[in-house]
Amino acid sequence: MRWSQTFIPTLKETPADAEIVSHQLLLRAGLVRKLTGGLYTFLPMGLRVLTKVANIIRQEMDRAGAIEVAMPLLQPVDIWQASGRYEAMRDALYKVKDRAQKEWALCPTAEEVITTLAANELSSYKQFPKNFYQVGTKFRDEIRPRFGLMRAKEFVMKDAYSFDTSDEGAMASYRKMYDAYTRIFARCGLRSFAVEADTGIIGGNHSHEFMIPAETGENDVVYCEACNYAANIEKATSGLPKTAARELGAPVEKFATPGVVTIEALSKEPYKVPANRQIKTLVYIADSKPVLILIRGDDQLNEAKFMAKSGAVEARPADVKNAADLALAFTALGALPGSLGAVHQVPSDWKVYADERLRGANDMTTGANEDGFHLRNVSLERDIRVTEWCDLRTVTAGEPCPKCAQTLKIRRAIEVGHVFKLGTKYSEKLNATFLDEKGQRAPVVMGCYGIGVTRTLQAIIEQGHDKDGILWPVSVAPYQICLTPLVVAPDSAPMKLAEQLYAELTSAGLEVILDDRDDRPGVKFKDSELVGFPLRIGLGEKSIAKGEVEFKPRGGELQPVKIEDAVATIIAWVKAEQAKLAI
RNA sequence: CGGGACGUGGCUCAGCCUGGUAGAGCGCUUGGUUUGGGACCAAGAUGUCGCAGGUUCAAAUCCUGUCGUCCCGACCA
Repeated sequence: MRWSQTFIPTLKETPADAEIVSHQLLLRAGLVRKLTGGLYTFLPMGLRVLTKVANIIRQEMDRAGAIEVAMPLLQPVDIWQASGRYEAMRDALYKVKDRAQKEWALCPTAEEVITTLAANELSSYKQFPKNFYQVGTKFRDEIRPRFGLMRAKEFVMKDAYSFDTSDEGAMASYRKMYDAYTRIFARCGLRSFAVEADTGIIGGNHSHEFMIPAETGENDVVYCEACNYAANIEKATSGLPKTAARELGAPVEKFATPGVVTIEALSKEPYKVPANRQIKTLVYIADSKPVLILIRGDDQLNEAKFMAKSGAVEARPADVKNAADLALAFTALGALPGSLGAVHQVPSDWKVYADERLRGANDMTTGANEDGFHLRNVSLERDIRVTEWCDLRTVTAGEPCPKCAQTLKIRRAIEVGHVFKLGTKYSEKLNATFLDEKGQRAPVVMGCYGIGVTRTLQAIIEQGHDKDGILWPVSVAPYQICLTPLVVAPDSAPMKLAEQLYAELTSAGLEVILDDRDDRPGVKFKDSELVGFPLRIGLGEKSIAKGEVEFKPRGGELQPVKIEDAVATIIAWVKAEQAKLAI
């Protein structure tokens, strides 16, 4: 390709509406342009990278035994209602109406569609296992699109769905995808790691996310360097001991705490109740019903854990400024936040979730459900009707690893892939069953596996850049080689040699862009570094006169190479770079 | 949805506080000089100052509303 014939609108200055470096470089290198918030046009260089990432994914999916299909982007809403996710997805699901006012959904993911296919087409155990995948556009009505392609309204995703006849089979399918993902990200030049993950609205009971470490990521990952334990903060646990039990027997005692409405205030003079001897009482509205959540005063609630444990589709803190909440929750309890507790006056139909760390604790202090009063000598077991004990707290850095007791750390990361073992959630609801060897009907056991292709592209930039621009791994670079003649007159020595090298390298199967623009060298060098071609070959009259070309790996040192050795040297370099990314 | 910031030429921004009819750099066009790290000189083109109201003799500037963008939070496979 000739630079002058394609379209690479580079920007010298950083666009004002791009905050993180990968987003800035996407725009500056001319890979994409924004149409509006969360919607981007892929320009030639961006599209080439996207296609390459997608093809690496295809190769590894195929290698793992998955088979490619293409499902409709427009989906009937009745299958979403059947799976129960029409409500669960809520506003994240784009809905459109046809001329008959019938409602349709724009594909955010395709469990319903593929399960419908399986229900219709897979009926005998002999047809299993199967793993269908597709690479295509997905739509989600994100509350807040951000960071360019990282969280967009429309994005490219690879989604795969496995169908097995047994739990063991499903685990094997899961493992194959897990291994394929590891290879995919390695081939994209990414340093990735897998973490235990919450399953959220997708459902299922076993899940890993593939993460790219990056300060700009939207996920907090808890990890242990000693034993390789790693989990999303939404899922992570730690080996902290339970709250120490003290002497039993003292009766609950009410005491006045005028104006004290925070854990911190109660921990100070004159009360001096340490936060770790307080019970934090939170009121949530979960699927329109109030519930109490109890955690220790020095802990933070992990809402994802609560959502998972309670099975609620929607949950939020009760809001004193909301009249309905006020009546439903706070009036019923008899107090406002700051004086809440679970000892007295909790309506008998309310669920009370308590964090495991409080189990067995006594000598605790909590709100009295009377404004301006607290209770001391509270025993969780004796004085509070806990309906469910569960892990609800958020892990913090420095706590002991749940597996090996060494110190846990926390870092930010970008989620690029997610694998789920789904079980029979969808197959049961959408009636995907099969007959086994004995003629018994059973629901298919499913898994689903996603990779954010556009997000992965941006993650590659986020992980691979320097002050001059992008550092593409050779496997995904828009072109592997940029030929840069410093004089472009057709009969000049640099241009003639460039044409010759272009022909030879292209016929050798390499991807080459020839910068034939009549621009000053500085402009061409800067642009090639900004766009990030892995290897630049500089062709100037001076070096050609010495029988040399300039060999400049992106991010490396320039070295002269004899003209007669140039093609072989370049091919060898590209092969070596490819070998580094092979798995 | 809550909090914050910002909307001025294709891009980055100044001008707004203190109202007087719009600027710079980059980019673009033409001509010339240049030619190894985002050149220089000259001449040009490009703006209903996001939109709608209001105040005023007069609004980019002040007020109200609205739309959009970005950031934080909430939310989010």
